[in-house]
Amino acid sequence: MSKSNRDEYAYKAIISLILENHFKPGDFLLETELAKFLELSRTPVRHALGQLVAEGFLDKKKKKGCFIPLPNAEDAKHLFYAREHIEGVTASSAARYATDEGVQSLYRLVERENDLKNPGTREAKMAYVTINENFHLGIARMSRNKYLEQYCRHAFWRSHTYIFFFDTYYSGLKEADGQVTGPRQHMEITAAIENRNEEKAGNLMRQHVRTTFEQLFLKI
Amino acid sequence: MSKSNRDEYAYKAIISLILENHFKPGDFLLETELAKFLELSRTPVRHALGQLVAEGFLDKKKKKGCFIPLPNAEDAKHLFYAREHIEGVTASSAARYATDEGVQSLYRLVERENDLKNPGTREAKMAYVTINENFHLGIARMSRNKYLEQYCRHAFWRSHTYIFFFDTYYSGLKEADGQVTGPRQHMEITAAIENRNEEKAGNLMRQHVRTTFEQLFLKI
DNA sequence: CGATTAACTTATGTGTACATTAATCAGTTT
DNA sequence: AAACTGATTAATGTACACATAAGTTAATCG
Repeated sequence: MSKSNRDEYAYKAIISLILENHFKPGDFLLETELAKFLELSRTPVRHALGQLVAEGFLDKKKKKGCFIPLPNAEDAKHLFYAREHIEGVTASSAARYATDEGVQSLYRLVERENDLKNPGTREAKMAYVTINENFHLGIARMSRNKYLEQYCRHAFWRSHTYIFFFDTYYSGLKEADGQVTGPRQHMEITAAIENRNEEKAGNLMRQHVRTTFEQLFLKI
Repeated sequence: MSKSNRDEYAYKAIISLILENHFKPGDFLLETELAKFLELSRTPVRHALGQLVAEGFLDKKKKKGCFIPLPNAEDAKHLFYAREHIEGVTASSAARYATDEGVQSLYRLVERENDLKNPGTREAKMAYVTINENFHLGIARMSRNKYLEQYCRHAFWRSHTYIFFFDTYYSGLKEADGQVTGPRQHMEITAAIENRNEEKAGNLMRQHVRTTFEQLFLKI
């Protein structure tokens, strides 16, 4: 990562740290610490934290600092309700505008997901989280709608805490045939997009997000 | 407005300036100028501008500054498509959770809107813009969903440029009885919310946003 | 001994000097 | 005359010093 724009560099670096799980919910992100760690002055770090708070990825206590939001059942309910409907419309829009390459890249992700070995290990979980992110944000990009993409990305990242800490993937509900539901749903959504079936893509995505939430909610 | 938190003060003050139309699309908002005008140092102004850019209300050119986004037909299409669906779900949610006071405050807004005198004047337009904002964001708040509210607010404010510069209200399409469509649709939506009819509220809101866009699009 | 308050510590909040760079304009060259 | 090049300028970008306030600990008083 280049430091040509230090604000931007700090922003991306902090997001990476969060996604790579250097912090747990409730942890404060101290300007001074981050500045030392990223070898920057406090100014760009502060600016980046400000952005993250403005975007709703971090919470803030005045004169105290920015911290990773605490998981909370009520918040999760709202978040996933919003995700369900927004990602639903977005998937419909993606089905309308999808290119063949776009569909192929989704299929590749589903394949990689099915090939994951050693379920339950930290490595498998990290790999799953990454693939899942690429799948959902990939579809958001395919919608060709800047605003839907922005809201999807926001809701998805905001739900990262929940997914990471509580996801039952590989540990929770399996189907009759021993498969977890996630990859099968991803496959079905991809197929609907490939067939340019807007309504089906939307419905499947809404159902997928709802399923994710329901499996999650048992743990919260 | 108090200056206890200068970042916040600057943020709100700049938003006010934008909403009160001190700038036109494409205008640069210079840190130094704003700082002088608001009697602050550049720091909080810079911070506020950063937030506004992060939230997507302003665009930014590196090393050049922040500017009011330029209206553009493609962008408007995306924005209003997103608004249509997000405000639709939000209106449904509002119908579910509405309180009697909430409904009453919506009725008061509709009444004030119907009472507006001297259509076509700048004053009437400003009043209409304010009432319209309170109506849409009021419903967003009534949804009791922080995320839906956030996305509604974002999409609504982002569409402010379009509404202000191109809205045909008072100048454009009237119905057979000489009424403009806006207030009638606002009334119908309020009634659906009052009756706790979630599906109808959602459908009417989607149609309302679509109508707004269609009337707007003729001008862009 | 417990409660209140004062001092201290630590982090954010703020102003400002200086660095950097994109755009502009003038002067030179072909 | 058109195009390139370099100096100027006007804005953002960055660092840092100092101000302020929240939280914590220790000392004092009832």
